[in-house]
Amino acid sequence: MTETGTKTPRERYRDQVRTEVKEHAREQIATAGASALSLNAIAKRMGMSGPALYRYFASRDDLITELIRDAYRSLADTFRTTAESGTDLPGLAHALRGWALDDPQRYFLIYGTPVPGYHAPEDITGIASEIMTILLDASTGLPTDGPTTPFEVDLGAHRHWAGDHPAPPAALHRALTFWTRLHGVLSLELAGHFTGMGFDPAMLFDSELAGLAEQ
Amino acid sequence: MTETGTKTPRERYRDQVRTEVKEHAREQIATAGASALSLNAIAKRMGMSGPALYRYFASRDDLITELIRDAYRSLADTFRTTAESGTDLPGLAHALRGWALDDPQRYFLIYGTPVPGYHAPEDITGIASEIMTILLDASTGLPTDGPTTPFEVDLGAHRHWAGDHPAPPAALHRALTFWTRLHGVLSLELAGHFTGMGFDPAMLFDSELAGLAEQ
DNA sequence: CGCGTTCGTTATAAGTTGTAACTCACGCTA
DNA sequence: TAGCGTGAGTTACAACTTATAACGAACGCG
Repeated sequence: MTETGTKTPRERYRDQVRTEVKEHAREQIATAGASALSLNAIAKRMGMSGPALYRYFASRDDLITELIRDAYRSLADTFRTTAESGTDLPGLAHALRGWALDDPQRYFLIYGTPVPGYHAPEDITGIASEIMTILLDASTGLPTDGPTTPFEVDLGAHRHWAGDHPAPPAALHRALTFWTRLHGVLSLELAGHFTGMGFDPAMLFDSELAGLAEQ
Repeated sequence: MTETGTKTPRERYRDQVRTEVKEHAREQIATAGASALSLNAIAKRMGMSGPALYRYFASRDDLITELIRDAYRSLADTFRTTAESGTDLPGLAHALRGWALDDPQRYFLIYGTPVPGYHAPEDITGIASEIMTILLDASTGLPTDGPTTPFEVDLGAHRHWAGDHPAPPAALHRALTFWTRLHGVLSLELAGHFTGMGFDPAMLFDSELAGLAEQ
């Protein structure tokens, strides 16, 4: 952060415009979904012509990729600060839910419907593994009950996806189920599949979290 | 199938073209995602001009809604036939996974990223509750262990979402977690979030299924 | 102060969805 | 069987979209 002074006025202006474009893009995505994102509409709202935005983003997909990167970055940051403040696995879970509810479409930018051909850039997968590492750190050290399953043996053998994290196989398994179960409740809630069902999604979330703790 | 004779030739032709359009649409969606679906491209592949398709579908969204309806119908059918053949909850789970893997984009048509403004037509929510009823039927009658949680009391009180299904509160809870947990694993697998992780998604799925049984 | 980089513009190409108006042919009915 | 109406497919068009190209102007660095 000490190098901000080295930026030229043009660079600062450029960054400012880029963030403003992304703000409008986020607003537009929250309103009508990512597929309805229009560079032209953003340009008009910013008071300039359509093609001008191509000075700042190579293409529409490039802008969306940037938003996906920001989403990952944002999730990794909230995870990291939450973990650094000494909170445990349930704390991480509630941080996740709060983050997701804060901007559902941002959540779906990461965990939503994949575009068949699309492959995320290398640095994005790096952030994803950063998130996984934080989750693994929090999963380690808890008491493990029950015998080690064949699946956990398999997990212990192939842990390169965890950055070769030195967690016991049960912890790897716990982190994985933490991820899948909370995503299961959360994504259905955010997608509106529980609307009109009368029960409180937060209670179902906490119920799953409780089941996660005693396993 | 015995009532096909009551249709006029024009109706039969119309139905044939409609299904052919939907086949091309499904193929296009599987290749490049739902957002890349183009009526023009479909028309050209079928050897006719773009606007001709508007005789068969009122709009692009109308076609997509039709595909969503078909997806729900297809899932309800496989669920129903699976349940009718006497299979239990695990059988239902494997039927679900097989159905999802058979056409991932069809799964995401139902459970993928929601479009903010969109509301599914009434009949589609009807099919959704049909699916839920089958799941509730299969969830009823299993032994319930552990005390009834406050959440389950709440579920028992607001069961109109289940079509007032006469299942014990624990069964309502079981059906809900069946849904959320399997969706959690399945959606992450289908979205490719497990690729390159080295473990077998089927084992994680079965592990979750096992945890579901002993709860 | 000048010069080069960068920004924003308009023009244009090639797409898209969707409407309007016009043929034409199919098939029901008289 | 003859005719007529309905529905299918066409082209033309409007209003969008993404994206490129070429031009002018302004900004800021040396």
